[in-house]
Amino acid sequence: MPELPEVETIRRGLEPALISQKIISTRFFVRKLRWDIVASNFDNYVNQKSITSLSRRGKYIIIHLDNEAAVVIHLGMSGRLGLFEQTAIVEKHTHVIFYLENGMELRFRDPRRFGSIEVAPPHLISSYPRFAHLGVEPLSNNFNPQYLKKKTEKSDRGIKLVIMDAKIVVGVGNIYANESLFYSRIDPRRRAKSLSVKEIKALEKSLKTVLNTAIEKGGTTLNDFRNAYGEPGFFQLELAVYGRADLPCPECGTPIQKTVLGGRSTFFCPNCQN
DNA sequence: AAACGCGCCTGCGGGC
DNA sequence: TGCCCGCAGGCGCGTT
Repeated sequence: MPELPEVETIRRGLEPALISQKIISTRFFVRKLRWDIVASNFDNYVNQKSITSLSRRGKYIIIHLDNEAAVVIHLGMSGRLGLFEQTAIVEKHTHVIFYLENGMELRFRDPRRFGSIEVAPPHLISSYPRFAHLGVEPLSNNFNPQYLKKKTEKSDRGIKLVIMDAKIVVGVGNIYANESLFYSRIDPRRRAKSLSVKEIKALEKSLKTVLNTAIEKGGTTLNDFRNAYGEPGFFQLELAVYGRADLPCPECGTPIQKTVLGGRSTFFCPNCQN
């Protein structure tokens, strides 16, 4: 379940190893993940090109090439992107392999196949259609109390659904939505427009803190998250409420309550959050 | 227009 | 033992 911190962890891990590497060829084991894989795009714009940098937009990883084209990858629920030696066993559900000039292989594996892999042709990444509707980056200055106030003040939706809405702010999945609402002491069931200015400021701040801390810890490994080198993250050790139904609140000891919002498990302290 | 609900997909854990 | 069921959930899209 890679959210922004996990995607950023993978990006940071891969970038130093991939910069200036040439992609010799690309092999596909499936024709479609979330969306169709257009093999001709890889022939035309990816193979025989060198990697210049890796960036991230929301939960997408972008591999930039020296012809100004880019490979856009989403890890979905269970996607992994990693570097392997040629001799390493190709694990089940490996869908794409990039063969690099130095003999290493960049492999994309995704059991649940919610992920995607597409090519933005040269110079088109700035107008990439899948990014068109995306909201602001939560760790940027564009995500600030004024912005969040504007997006919440007229909304009847629950606040948790609002901060998980990629059209408003990207990268926030279920784990970090739960955690940031805990630290800002806001009940996730509250209607967005009921938040005070003080609460909006607290939420903006706690979301940034939670995401930054999770990046520092190398992400959250619940079941299967691994970085580019197969190593787990450690932020799960610091989760205050997520997955902790009936366990004591780290602040006050009250049992953490579980409910469902928008079809997703929601955890909160009924004493601290109101 | 905003809000909500569904389907996609596989692995895993619990219950019997 | 082995099977079935429910859950995990980001995203686009259809419906209300």
